[in-house]
Amino acid sequence: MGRPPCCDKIGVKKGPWTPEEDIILVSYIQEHGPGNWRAVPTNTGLRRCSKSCRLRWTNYLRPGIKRGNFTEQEEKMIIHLQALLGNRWAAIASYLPQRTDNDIKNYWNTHLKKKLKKEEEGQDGQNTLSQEGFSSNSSSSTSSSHNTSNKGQWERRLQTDINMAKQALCEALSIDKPELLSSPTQAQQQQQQSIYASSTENIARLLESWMIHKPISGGSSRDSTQNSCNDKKWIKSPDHEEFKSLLRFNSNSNSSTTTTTTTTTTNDNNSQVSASVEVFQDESKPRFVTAAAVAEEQVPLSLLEKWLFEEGISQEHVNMLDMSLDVENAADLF
DNA sequence: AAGGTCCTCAACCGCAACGGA
DNA sequence: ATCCGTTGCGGTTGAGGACCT
Repeated sequence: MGRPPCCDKIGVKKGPWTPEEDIILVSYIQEHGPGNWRAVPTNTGLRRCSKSCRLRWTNYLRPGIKRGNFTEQEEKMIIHLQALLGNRWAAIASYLPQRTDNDIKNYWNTHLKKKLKKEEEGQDGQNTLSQEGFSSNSSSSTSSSHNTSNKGQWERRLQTDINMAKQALCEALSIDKPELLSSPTQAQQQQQQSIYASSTENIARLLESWMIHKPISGGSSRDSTQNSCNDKKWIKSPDHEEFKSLLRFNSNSNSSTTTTTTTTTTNDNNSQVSASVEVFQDESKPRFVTAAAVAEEQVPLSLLEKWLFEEGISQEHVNMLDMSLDVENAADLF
């Protein structure tokens, strides 16, 4: 019945990875680059299936992954993105390049879901419009998949996009726009304004420190919370163009952190952010296309970034309209 | 201190999409 | 157009640590 699990073969190891296995995998990828996962177990001698190798790399070993606690900004971003995109963790993760989809998914399921539920209960029936919108989105993947379980995945995603765009439009048009979340304080708004600046700074900082601390040989102790970059001997030349561009951004972003309050400057900065993040994603998620990227392939992040910035400022309904309308197919279907 | 329960998150599974033949 | 191998994604599981009694 059905396809046999890919890891059912005799001799294929399952369960947690050992540091030795990590080192072998990282060394191999360092030499050959990620990809051709089928060949990885054969060529490395790892008794793991190709899928397991790929997962281990993408979720844990690849450089640039930030582990540990989620910041408040990240949290807010995830909440916003989840409301906008539903449970499309990969799409959400594409806006948080340091975080893996798995991490985000776990964080959502273990923390944010409960937190939001609490907040919802706390609101106790107030803001019903907002709640409806949010709760429907929180379970959008579930509910939409229930409703359209026979449709193809792309159809469901399109449906989700349409719903998201509709909701965004409704909210944008609502003068007394209820906050999706509890009303942000001024400080929170300021924090939101600098989401991208700070996150990209962190990326660059992380990479810098990673390069500075890059280990000469494979680490021996396994610390599951931070071994991805620092304990491994994954070594990529600091001269690599990708890192150069990220570090370039870092120097640029110093000014951007203080100039993210106007639309014009944010757009400029966004293009920088987009470029950097795109470069980053090229390595980590080469095939992925975000929902925003589908809507506007040339500048994958700017619209959502714009929305997030402006959401933080709690004004500029027109831009919400822009965003909704730029979700091409969805707008056509209204 | 010991046992039970809860929580977290790395890893697995299965399905869908992609891309080449 | 179809097949088939590979990759990506989202849901789920379970080991192990944290916390509680």
